[in-house]
Amino acid sequence: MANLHAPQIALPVHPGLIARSGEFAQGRPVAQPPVFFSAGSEVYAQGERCKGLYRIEFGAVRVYRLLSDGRRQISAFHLAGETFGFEADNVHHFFAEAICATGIHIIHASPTNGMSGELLPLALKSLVRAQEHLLVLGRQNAIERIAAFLSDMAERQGGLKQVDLPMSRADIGDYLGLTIETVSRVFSRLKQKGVIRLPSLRCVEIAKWQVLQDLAA
Amino acid sequence: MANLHAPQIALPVHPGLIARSGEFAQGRPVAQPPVFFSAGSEVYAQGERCKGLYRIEFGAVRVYRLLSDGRRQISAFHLAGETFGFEADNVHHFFAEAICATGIHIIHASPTNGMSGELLPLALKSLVRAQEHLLVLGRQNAIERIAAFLSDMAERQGGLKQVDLPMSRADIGDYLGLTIETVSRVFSRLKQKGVIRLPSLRCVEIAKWQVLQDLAA
DNA sequence: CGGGAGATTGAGCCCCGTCAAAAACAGTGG
DNA sequence: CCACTGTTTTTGACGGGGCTCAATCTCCCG
Repeated sequence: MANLHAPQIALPVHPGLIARSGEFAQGRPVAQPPVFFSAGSEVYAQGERCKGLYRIEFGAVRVYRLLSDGRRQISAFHLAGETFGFEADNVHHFFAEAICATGIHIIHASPTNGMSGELLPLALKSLVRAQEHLLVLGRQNAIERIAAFLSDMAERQGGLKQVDLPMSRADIGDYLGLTIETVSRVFSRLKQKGVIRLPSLRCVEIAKWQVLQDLAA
Repeated sequence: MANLHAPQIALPVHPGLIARSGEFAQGRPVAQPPVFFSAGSEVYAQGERCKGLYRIEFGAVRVYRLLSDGRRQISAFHLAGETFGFEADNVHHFFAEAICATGIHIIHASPTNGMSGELLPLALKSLVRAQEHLLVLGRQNAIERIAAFLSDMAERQGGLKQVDLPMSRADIGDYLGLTIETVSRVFSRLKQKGVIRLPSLRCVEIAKWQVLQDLAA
């Protein structure tokens, strides 16, 4: 029997695919019951055939790609309520992993169901997001990248001052094209300047909104 | 009367919107006649309302965004045969300019015409492209970026050894997140290593395919 | 209390950006 | 055809931001 109290770390092979009996399917009609993924478990892999789209009920997901020597680029984080998994030719070009304990609706899209009309706007939203992230990676320095990241995360969590970061510093680095050390140093500098506070490792409190916005340019 | 022999430079305000009487509308039925854009002229601007999609008949286009201090990030180049102009909320979030003399079909998409079925695959192709470019900007060094760029351009031009680059070094730099000087230096290094030859400024001949591929990683 | 992963901090170095000058190129007009 | 001019590209010298390597610190959990 599968261990429901699995350690919250990345596992080598497809873990965490423990379907539950629809207990998260509240609020809207969906084609499939939600699936639970433990922290670090794989949602899909590069090269895998697409099964449909993924809507996050709770938790968070990282979508990334690897270079042959192990360098990793996270192309997006996805939070509760967001939909991801768009691909061009029915084959995944990226990996997707749960960052923390995460519940996901797998939507088996097909020409026959009513989803197709809603697909394009969602895909376009992903496109604009990716294109805006290109600007960050191509033309902004370390402080600006972190500032942009924090602003974005805060906005996506409702604009509250308290932002929680489900991902590790390594994840943030691989998202922003920085090393873990640089991420840490910039956090320290922002803290020291009084722009942010760090109640805990995975929680940021934004003290000076305007300064952060200006930094994000 | 508009000057058809306008200088091939960037102009301050909306030039080049000289509609021709359908002389390029060969091969496929389109909703509108093609439009001619001179080098450097604006196809659309950030903040402008979307008029539809754009299919390039000949020439090339750069799509970019600016930071307040003038830093520029080109998110994509588009060549003949390609379709661009996807946006999330009917408003352009980017600028688009013709790189050289360019003919474009403006496709006024609407729910009523037959386009909507072909839209999603095209949008998804743009999405995958952008996401793969994130990996380049986030995790690859200067040589790898140039190698990836040249491989991509070569592939999109049919895999021939002779690749022509309609864009300037500055454009390449702003696409790859490098300075114009670094772009030039890397070109020189690749030439000196015998990986490429430069018959002219805007034309590259790839001498050692395998080496280039390996560099692009 | 002890062990281990993640995070922080420091020292040194290197790639690439900045500044500057020279060279190559493209137009223009004589 | 060539001289003249402005733009683009190349090349060089130098400095700095961020990466690398390494040590220390902080949380968690057992």
